[in-house]
Amino acid sequence: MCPSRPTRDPATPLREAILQEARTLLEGEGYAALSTRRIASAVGCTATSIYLHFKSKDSLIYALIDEGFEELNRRVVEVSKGDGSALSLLRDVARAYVDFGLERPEYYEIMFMLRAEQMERYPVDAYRRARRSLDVFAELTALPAQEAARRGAIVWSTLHGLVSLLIAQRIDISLDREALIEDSIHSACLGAFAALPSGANSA
Amino acid sequence: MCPSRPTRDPATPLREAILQEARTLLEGEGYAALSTRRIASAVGCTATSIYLHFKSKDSLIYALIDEGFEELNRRVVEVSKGDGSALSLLRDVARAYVDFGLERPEYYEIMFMLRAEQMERYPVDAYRRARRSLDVFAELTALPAQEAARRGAIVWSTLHGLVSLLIAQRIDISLDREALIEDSIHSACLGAFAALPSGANSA
DNA sequence: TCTTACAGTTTACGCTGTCAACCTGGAATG
DNA sequence: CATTCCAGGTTGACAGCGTAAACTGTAAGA
Repeated sequence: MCPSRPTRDPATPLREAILQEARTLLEGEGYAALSTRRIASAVGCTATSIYLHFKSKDSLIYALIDEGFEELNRRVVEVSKGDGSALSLLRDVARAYVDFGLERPEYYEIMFMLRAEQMERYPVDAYRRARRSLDVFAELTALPAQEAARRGAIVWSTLHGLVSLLIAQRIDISLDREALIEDSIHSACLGAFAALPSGANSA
Repeated sequence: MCPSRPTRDPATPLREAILQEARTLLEGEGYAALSTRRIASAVGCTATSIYLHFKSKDSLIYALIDEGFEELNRRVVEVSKGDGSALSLLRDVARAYVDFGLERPEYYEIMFMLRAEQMERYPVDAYRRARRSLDVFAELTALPAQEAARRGAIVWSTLHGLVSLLIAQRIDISLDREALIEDSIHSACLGAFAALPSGANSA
C-alpha cells in the first residue's frame, strides 16, 4: 500500500540479488545494457548500494566472468574425459568450446572480447587460473611442454577467431554456418597435429 | 595575449583538424580515450562543433575505420600481386594481414574488435566493400565460389583469432611470438588447401 | 541595405561510474 | 533499561559522456 519504491524480496541477500539481476540483464540485453543504475532499480536498491558488495562495477563483471569460465571449464573437462583418440578428443573439446561461445554469446563476449585495457585490472594469474580449461588444447597434443603450449595456442586462437567473428556477425550469412564450423574445427586440429614450420616438432 | 581558449590554426579546415586529432588520440591513447570533448579541446573548438562535420561520433570513427581499411587493402593488394604459387602468395597475404594488425593495433581494434551492436550502425554493404581485400583469401584458393568463400572465411578467422588475442595480450608471453605467428599462418594455409570434411571440395 | 546561410558557441538533458556524508535499525554492552 | 556501535543502506554530488536545441557573429548575394 506504499509502493514508493519497488521493494525487493528481503529473503535473498542483496549481493545475490544484484548478481542475479546482472545475469538477467547481460543475457537479455547484452553487456552494453549493464549499468549500475539499471541493476539497482531492477533490484530495488540504489546504485551506490552495489559498492557495498562489489569493489567496483568491474569486479561485479568479473564475478560473471568467473561464472562463465566455470561453465566453460565444466563442459570442456566433461568432454575431455571421454574415450577415443587424442585427435577425436580434441575435436570434441573444440566443438564444446565453439558450442559454448555460440550458446552463451554474452558470456563469451565478457570473457574473451572485452577491451584489453579494461581486462588489465582483472588479475593476470586469476585470469589464467580461470581459463585453465584451455590448457586441455595443449595437453591433448601430448607434446613437450613448450611445443604443446604453442600448439594449444594455435588451436585456441583458431577457434576464438571463428567464434568471435560469428558472434559479431561479421561472417557472411550466406555461408553454410555448420559446414564452416565443422571445417574450422578440423583445420584447428590440423594446427595441433600437422607438421608446422617452426621446427620444434622434432624436439 | 588573450589566451582565453586554445585557438586553433584557421588554415586547416575544422573537419580535417578533428580527424587529425582523432587519429593522434586513437594511436596515442587508444579507442577508449576518443571522446568528443577531448578531441574538441585539443583542436580548440567545442564538442558540439564536431557535429557540424560528422553526423555522430560513430561516423567520425567510421572515417578512421575507412582509413584503416584503405591501408590494409593497399598492403594486401600489393603483396597479392607478387609472383609465386597460390600457396606462397596466400602465405604472404596472411603475413601482411597479421603485420598490419600488430603494427596498427588501435586501427585493428576499431576495424574488427568493436562491439557488434556498435558496428551495426555501420552500413553492412559499406563494411563489406571496405573489407574487400579479405576476399583475396578466398580468391587465392582458386575454388568454386561457395567453397572458396568458406575457405577464405576459415583463413580470415584463423588469422583474426591470432591477431585479436595477441593485441588483447591474452596469449602467454612466455611463448615464442614469432614461431607462433609463423605456425598460425601455416595452419591457416592448411585450412585453405587441405582436405576438409565438409565434402564440398570435390564439387 | 536587407536577407540569407554558414559556422561556430552556449546551454542543457539524460546517461554513466563512483565517492563522501548521512541515516537507521538492531545487537551488544554498561 | 539506556547507550553505544556498526553493518547495511540512502542521499546528494562530481566529473565525464554523446548529443539536441537555441543562439550569435560574420560574410556573401539580391
